[in-house]
Amino acid sequence: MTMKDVRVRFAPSPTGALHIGGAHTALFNWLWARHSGGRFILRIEDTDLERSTPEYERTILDGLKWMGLDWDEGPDAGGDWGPYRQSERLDGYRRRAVELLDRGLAYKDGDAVIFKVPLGVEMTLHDTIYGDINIQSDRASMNQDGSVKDIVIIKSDGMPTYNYAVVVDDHDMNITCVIRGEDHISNTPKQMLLYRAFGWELPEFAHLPMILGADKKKLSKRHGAASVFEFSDMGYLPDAIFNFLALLGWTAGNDVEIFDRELATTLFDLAKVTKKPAVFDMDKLNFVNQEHLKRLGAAARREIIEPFWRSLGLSPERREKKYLEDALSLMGGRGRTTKELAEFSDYFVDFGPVKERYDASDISSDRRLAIRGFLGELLSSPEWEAAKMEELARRWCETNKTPLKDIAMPLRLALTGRKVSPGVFEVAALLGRDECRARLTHYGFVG
RNA sequence: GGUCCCAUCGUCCAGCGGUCUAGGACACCGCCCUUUCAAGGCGGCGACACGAGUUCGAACCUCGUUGGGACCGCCA
Repeated sequence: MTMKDVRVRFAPSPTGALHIGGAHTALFNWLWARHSGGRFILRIEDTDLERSTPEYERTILDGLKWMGLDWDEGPDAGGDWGPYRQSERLDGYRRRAVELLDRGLAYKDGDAVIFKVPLGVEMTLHDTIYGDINIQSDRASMNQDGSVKDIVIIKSDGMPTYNYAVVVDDHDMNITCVIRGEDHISNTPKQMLLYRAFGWELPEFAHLPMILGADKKKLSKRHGAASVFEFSDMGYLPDAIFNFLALLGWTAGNDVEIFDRELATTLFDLAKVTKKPAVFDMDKLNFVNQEHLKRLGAAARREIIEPFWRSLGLSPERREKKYLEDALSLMGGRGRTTKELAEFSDYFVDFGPVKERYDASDISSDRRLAIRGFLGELLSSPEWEAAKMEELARRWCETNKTPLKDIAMPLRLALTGRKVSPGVFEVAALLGRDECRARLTHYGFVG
């Protein structure tokens, strides 16, 4: 016997950019498809003529690609169960509506078609994540006062409603497993009634826990960054967003928290997804991002940081690639985001930002004199190498009864304009003798 | 208001009746390294919401209470 091939789908409506909640849903669908060797289908639910736009569809597709989520069937990819835009599947919805009308299960109200909710039907939603949920058809669709409300399936404008279109499409597209946000649990009974009316087999349902803002309310634009591209702009890596989002409602187990797509794919299990809504925690995201940043190879790191240097007004292309890569390696694990890493390392790219933030006015003339003595020696030292420079510095400090700190800090400030940096001598070594001389001369520390 | 869902450190997860004086991670705090920390090392603080059952035994099962959330559109 062969298991039915898994077919899952992500069905966004193109009424806005892909944001965190949607990205989370898409991610879990993708993980399940890839884990089980099934297919990941992208369907565009553009039945809201007012709000849907091709531009939004584009940004959603781009957002998914940015996250590294590829789909096997979709509006641009094609597939055997197309078309993949609901606006292009209107015939199916209408034909089915007529069928319901003919069978007396629905009635017309003007141009709209309304499905008559049957009374007294006991149903059980077998949810892979939430378990069994029992509902009575009388409560599947209600007015505010609790009275039964029939379900509109075709709107007056001829377009299908959400609850109707999903059912028809999930059936027609042979979707085997519906994975979506928990906010859809209350819609499911209505949909089950429709499946029942058509005599169709139910797909597997798996509702994902909501993602909440720090205030524990459903995440929305008012919580700050909404679109995945905003996270990209802030300096978050797609791999980190992927990793972090996967951690919301699921664990890889064995204390594994940092992983790539491949590991997540092999370890993923729908049945192990949590029920509890998860708060989107920026601190944790920062940590995950930093870990991914650390794991990047030198060249990849440079390529990712370069645009951020440019947006700081710097010109990394004027530097050797090798030099920039060495600089970033020197930075070690510093910086939680690519943006921070770029800012923290700006002095390697250009002297400009250093001059902007440091003017050496904190150095008294006495100190300056002492510093000049040391730096003169340093600049003329035969070997321009970190360890040798440090050795020289230590010896000089010993003979001059000066704490190393008193010369290391001014040097750091003059070279980087910052109080924090990798080891100064390593920084100096990488910057090069000429560059160091130029910077120190600017501050009147030598010459 | 109605329907449904959820409930372990501040946050994300582990825990599936005994191995729990509840484990990890983030954050926070402290210490160490050191020329600096935004890097690295070490440690600390910190939770089973409450109340009844069931059971020899409950974080784990049941019920209730409380708290939180989602949904109640010819939006999706």
